[in-house]
Amino acid sequence: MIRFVEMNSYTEENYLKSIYHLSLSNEESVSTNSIAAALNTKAASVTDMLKKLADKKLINYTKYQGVTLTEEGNGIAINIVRKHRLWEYFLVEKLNFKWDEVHELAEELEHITSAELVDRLDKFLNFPKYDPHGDPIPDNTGRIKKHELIPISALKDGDKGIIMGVREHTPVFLQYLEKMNLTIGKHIQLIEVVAFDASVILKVNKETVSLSRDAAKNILVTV
Amino acid sequence: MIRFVEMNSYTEENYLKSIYHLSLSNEESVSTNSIAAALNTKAASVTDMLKKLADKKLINYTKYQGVTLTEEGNGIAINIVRKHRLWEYFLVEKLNFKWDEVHELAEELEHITSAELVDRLDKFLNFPKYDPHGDPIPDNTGRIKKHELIPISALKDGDKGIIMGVREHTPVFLQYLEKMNLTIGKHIQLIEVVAFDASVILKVNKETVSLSRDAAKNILVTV
DNA sequence: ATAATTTTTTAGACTTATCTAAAAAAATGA
DNA sequence: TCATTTTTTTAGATAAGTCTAAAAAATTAT
Repeated sequence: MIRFVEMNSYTEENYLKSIYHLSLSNEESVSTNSIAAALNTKAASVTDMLKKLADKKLINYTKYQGVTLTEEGNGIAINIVRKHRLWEYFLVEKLNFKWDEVHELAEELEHITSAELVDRLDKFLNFPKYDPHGDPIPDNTGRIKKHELIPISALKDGDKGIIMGVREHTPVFLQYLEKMNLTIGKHIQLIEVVAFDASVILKVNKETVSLSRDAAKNILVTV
Repeated sequence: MIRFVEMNSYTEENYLKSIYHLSLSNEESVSTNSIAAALNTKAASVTDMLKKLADKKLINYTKYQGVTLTEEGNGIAINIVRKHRLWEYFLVEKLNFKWDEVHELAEELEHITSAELVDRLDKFLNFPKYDPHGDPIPDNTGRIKKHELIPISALKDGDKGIIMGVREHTPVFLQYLEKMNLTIGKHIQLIEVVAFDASVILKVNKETVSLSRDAAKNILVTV
């Protein structure tokens, strides 16, 4: 008896990916509404899809209780994340796109199915560990090398750090960081947290810059 | 007033591509049945889609008369062909796939939308003129450099040629050619057309090989 | 603890692309 | 030419994914 590899649609993959990302920041189970917001769709549509994914045993779902990924669902989601980040790396390193231009493109490329293609791309790129935004790239067994990163907003006066990632991937934010010279690998030192509005003043390359609390929360460093 | 770029679905793109390829070998307008055969679908489905594409002015369609591409439809089709062939080139030259492995993969990649990505890929690959099967790659204005190729079956005894392309892209055929050493760039000389079955005997690298008429028809050479 | 609010689900409808079966038109052939 | 065959189109159904509106459950607040 021949067994076919279960194929998941483009849409199903996007749901799994969203649930995966929401799980990371939530710890708890993921709500219908949060998925709807992430995918820019309606809660009713989400409910329909959750039933479908539960039937396929890709999520654990009980009505009104939110969802978690099953092991299989998690594996599929991580594979999509792997493809997304590898393609982003390719686009920046080989095709010279800027880091704020690649997210949208990778949203399409991540759905290309062939596992062989992904593994060869990985090899061609020399098995990169992090994507252009500092996010870790899962290896072909799904393992993720994660390092301890903290937001600049958690630093104390005088603390030093190296920028290793961002929490916010919108082009407008990334372009702003680029302009401020706050890109991956840059060494920074926190000079002062302003008491008035909790904005931060820091040094990058001998220059002093000021950042809102909100911006500081979205830049991740190693200390 | 803002005008959006007309987006065509994955399916619509495949229809346009099929009509394009069928037009090349047919000269005439393309029949509903031939499209159904090419896309492995039913004539009734094709009729539905033809109406839709005609509404969008991508094809010229009158009931029972077959179809031709409009200028716009042709442009879209050529762009898909461009993407397909560039990705094939990438897969073979950069990711070390074999020429019989890339067609299926490119069928997916050809639908990635970004024009910027395609142009950068083109540049990264150094503006290749032909794909791994010898098919010409349209440039970003849609221009195709075509050379005069003739099938080996049209050669006369003693004629020499260089293999520049194939008419048949199935893995089984390409693997056969690989095994016979009949790959792109190889110099061949036709020794004899066998009277009995019109099979051909030819020389490749000092070796003598025999090919069926059918195989000979599907290998293209410059003389 | 119960009323008000928010979240989630259900019910029913719409769109896209597909199908089968039957009807209509075109092509073929005696 | 007129009957037969082939091709194409129409009609009506189905599946996937979405939507709105309304109902049900859960949460929050008094």
